Amino acid sequence: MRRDKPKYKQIIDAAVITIAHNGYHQAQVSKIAKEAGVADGTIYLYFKNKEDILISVFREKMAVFTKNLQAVLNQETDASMRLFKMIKNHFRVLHEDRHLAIVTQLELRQSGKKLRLKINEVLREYLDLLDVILTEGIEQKELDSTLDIRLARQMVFGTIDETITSWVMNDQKYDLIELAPKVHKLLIRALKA
Amino acid sequence: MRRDKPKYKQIIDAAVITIAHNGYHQAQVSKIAKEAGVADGTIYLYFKNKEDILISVFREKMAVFTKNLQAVLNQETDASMRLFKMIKNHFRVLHEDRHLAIVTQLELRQSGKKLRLKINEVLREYLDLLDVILTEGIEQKELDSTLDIRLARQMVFGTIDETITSWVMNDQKYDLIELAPKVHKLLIRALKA
Amino acid sequence: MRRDKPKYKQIIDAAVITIAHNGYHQAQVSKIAKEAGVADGTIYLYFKNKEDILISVFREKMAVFTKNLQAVLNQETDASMRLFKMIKNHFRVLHEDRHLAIVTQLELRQSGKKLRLKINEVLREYLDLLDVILTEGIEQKELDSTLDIRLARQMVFGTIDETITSWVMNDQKYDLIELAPKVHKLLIRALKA
Amino acid sequence: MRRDKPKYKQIIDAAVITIAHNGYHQAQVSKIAKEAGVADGTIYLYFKNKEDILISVFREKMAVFTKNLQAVLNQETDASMRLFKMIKNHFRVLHEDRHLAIVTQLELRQSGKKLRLKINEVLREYLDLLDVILTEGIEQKELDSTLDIRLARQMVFGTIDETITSWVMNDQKYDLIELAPKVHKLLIRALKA
DNA sequence: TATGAATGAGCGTTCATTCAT
DNA sequence: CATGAATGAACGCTCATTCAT
Repeated sequence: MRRDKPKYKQIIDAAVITIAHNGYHQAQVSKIAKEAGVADGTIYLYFKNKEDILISVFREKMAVFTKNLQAVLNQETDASMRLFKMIKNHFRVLHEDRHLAIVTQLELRQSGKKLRLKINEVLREYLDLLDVILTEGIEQKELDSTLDIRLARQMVFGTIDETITSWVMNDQKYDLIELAPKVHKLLIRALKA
Repeated sequence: MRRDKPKYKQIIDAAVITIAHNGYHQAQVSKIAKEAGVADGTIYLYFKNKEDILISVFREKMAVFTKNLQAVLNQETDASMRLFKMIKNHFRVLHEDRHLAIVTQLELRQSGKKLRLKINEVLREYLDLLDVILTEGIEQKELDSTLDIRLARQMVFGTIDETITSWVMNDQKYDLIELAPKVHKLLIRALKA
Repeated sequence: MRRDKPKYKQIIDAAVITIAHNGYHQAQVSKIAKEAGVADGTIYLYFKNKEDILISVFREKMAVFTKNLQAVLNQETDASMRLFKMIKNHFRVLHEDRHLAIVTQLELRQSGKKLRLKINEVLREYLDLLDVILTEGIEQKELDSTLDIRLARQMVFGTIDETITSWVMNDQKYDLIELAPKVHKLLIRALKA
Repeated sequence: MRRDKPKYKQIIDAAVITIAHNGYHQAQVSKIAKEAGVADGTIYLYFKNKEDILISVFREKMAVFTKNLQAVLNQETDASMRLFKMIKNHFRVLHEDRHLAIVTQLELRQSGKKLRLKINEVLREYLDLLDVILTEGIEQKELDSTLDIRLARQMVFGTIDETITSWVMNDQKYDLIELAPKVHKLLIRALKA
């Protein structure tokens, strides 16, 4: 509802900050509203309910990952390079928005099953692009033709996700982006033909 | 507090069943008590609070993984075989206790940050054994000497975890144990010297 | 405030329809505005507040009853006939406007005490005419001279009201107007000299 | 749920007092709890929800009317006397509990349609006894054989109800019980053979 | 006159924990 | 050891009303 108006993004950003600072279960609608500088009721002019705020946070932010990755696919044809840029992009976006990193890696996972299923739907689009990298990599004989696509996808995403979560849990005290080449090297060894 | 008495385990098992059936947020203390066949107040003779039940569930069950993995380390010296048996053990235990799989992969992750940090402490012991596999594998020139142990550990654990979570989210409809050799092959390609 | 302008009646009618369709507690100002084809704010150019809309609905519609009854008093002098025409008029108006019947008999009664007192003030005018019928009937020795006017009025109005409410609660599935002679007969037996 | 425990009646009585003092819409659960001298949560050990409190108030209190009327039917066989005692009983109970009178005649009628339908179910039992008075009165040739039972019932109940409501609206400043003989005389004239 | 986006006060209900028995 | 009745803090959402345009 009215996703183009400035207040929509204002509230989304306020939600990220509020959740990062207070934790998922302590991010009351009234706190988000105050952070956004609007009245409680105004939230409901832009979002159906609290769950809708959270899924929207994820959708809006995930769109950045997906858009970037799509651009990578358009520019690069080499599977190894595509994978490298995917990892780097993923790391960079979260490295640059530490609040968002906390929210996606720790807080949003505390949501109920219903919200989690919706989050997975949003994630699907991103993972589909990863599948494209893998499938085309195999076609081009760059990646191992005996790969099980689903397993390979789970390894790539699981590794990236676990790496970032560890980084967040260690209070983001080391440089995440620097890890990209090593993570890439590790994964590509498992995948290459 | 009295962890040896039969009611302690009774309540732990009741918690797993209750959470698996009702979900984390619908697993009230009173439901767990009823499932365990005790009064609500009795719970508090054996556990400090609700969080203590959940962390105990994780600790008790994780002990099985760790104990099995320790046995593997005692029997095998070959890093590849150790890794294979670790994966297989992990898959098998959760394949055989579908309730537990739901609880560890989906429900327990909805807990607050505080509980999650405690869960990570428990997990540490298991991951330390994984580090032993990797370190000794490198010493024996079986694994790549340039490996970053932490990253390698995150890849192995992240891949296993993601694989199991996908399986649970797909309603456990395919055979998880059968995936072990493929997951192992994928990981060992990334790790081997 | 500007009761002659067309929008005033537009809003009144919209209120009746909205309340009849959605019930008193679901008849929000915004719904009434939409039904009337005006903006929410416009309502407040014609009515002081929501309560004012509702009391106006009652006043406007009650005026029809009172006007009709006044006409009856002018035409008829016979108490029994006056009473008969009063009952018939009351039944007929509500029989012909089923929305209005629902609103006056069921929905408007859910309003707070304050509004109910105001409604009673409006009703007074109608009941005063009923008192005229009774008083003049007694003077003309047509009605029982020992009648307690207030009680007699309460019986007449209570019976009419209860009859209509029952009809509405039974989904208006029988013919209300047909009941008029029987109701009249019953009442006149109690009142006649 | 546990309707026999003393707290059940405590809460019922507290609800009557709270509603009478504050009005239906200002009778919050927390106020009722405070009046009853229990914690808010305790209410929900005895009632499913707020609506359940209100319908229980009506059910418990209506039971008194019905029980008394049943006793009258057992003792008297004369229709006129039965009717007189019914009116007197009805008047007396509400005259002696002014809070209850306010609640039943004014406040409880503000409830939503759903609650009103449930209240009507409870009322049905009482009205069925009234039907017995009328039917047996006709069989015994004491009442007019051409009576339409439904209309007669509506007249009797409508008159009683309207009389009491007027009395409550006039701040209960005259003696209600004294009106019983006159109301009875009026009604019996309409009904007698 | 007319609009409609923004406001913000208000409340029923749940559930982890306690403690008298 | 065991019970379970009682507690009470905490929060998402609605909607009548306003006011800048």
